[in-house]
Amino acid sequence: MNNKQDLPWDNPRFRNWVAVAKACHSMERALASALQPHDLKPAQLDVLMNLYRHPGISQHDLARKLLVGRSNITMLLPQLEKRALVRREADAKDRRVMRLTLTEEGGMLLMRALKTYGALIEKAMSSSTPEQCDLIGAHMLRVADALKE
Amino acid sequence: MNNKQDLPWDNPRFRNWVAVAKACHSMERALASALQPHDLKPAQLDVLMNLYRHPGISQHDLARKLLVGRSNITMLLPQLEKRALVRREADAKDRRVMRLTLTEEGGMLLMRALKTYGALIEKAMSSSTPEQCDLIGAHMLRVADALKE
DNA sequence: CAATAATAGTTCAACAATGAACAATAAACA
DNA sequence: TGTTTATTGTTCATTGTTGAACTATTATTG
Repeated sequence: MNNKQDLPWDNPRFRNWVAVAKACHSMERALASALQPHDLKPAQLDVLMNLYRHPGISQHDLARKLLVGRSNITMLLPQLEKRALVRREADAKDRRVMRLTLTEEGGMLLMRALKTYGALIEKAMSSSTPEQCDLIGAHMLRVADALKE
Repeated sequence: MNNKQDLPWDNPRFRNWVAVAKACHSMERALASALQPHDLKPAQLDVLMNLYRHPGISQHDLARKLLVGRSNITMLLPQLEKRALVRREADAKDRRVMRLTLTEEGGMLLMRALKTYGALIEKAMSSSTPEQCDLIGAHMLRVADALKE
């Protein structure tokens, strides 16, 4: 035991996942840099993207979608609200929850930032065919699912 | 312009990459949790893995391999050194560089932690065939490459 | 209905990661 | 050789993320 065959690097799944993680890390760095002209951090872009797709979402649900703690959302929002990119309104029926929506300006900034993000992704993934990309995407959905336990 | 067709979510590459990022994020969280019994953080495991594969690596090169700042390595090492997992010796020929190696204990902890990590990856990726995993790995190498500019 | 439990959001202290400025050393070059 | 430039690692202030404890509100249950 503990011979070469047992090393994770000899396991294709292991080696391949390490490549995934590295690519993700690279993308995160590249995205942070690419978003600077928009004065946006990747985490903030994530928020805007989710508000676009789920207007009126609560902070709690947003946190779950972003795989992040509730307190993180609390810290993230004031900056976006101050820039009038996001609106934060108390729910009428349940006064504990805050409903979040994009402002018009927030939507416009989102569209601009998404162009940047999209171009970056295009550049990163252009070397693979759309079919391969779809396969990868489907696989990753299963991965995220398997990790939910 | 700005009609539905222009939304990034209608672009397969975009949608697929978002899935990749999410899966990575999930894995990172799951790994952090799985490593707790070993009293290791993912970042520390990364260090140990690289020292195993590149014994005698310098802090500078290690930082580049981990896609991280040099100062990060400086902050990371003392904890590992204090636990006698890593040895840090001045290079004889160039007294600026520090050569890093795993101690025996570090190697043993690494093997144990890798079993944990491997099991997690196996669980996450088991729903895809080895061929699909290889395709994904190869794709991700190209992605990381494309992002190096 | 009153008491208890659960939930949404906030605060705060601890910790990790970053990048700029710095010290020590080595390399390049005049 | 002596001076300038580049490189390695460290320090430090800043920023981001986390989880536990807390407040306010709603749900549950006896």
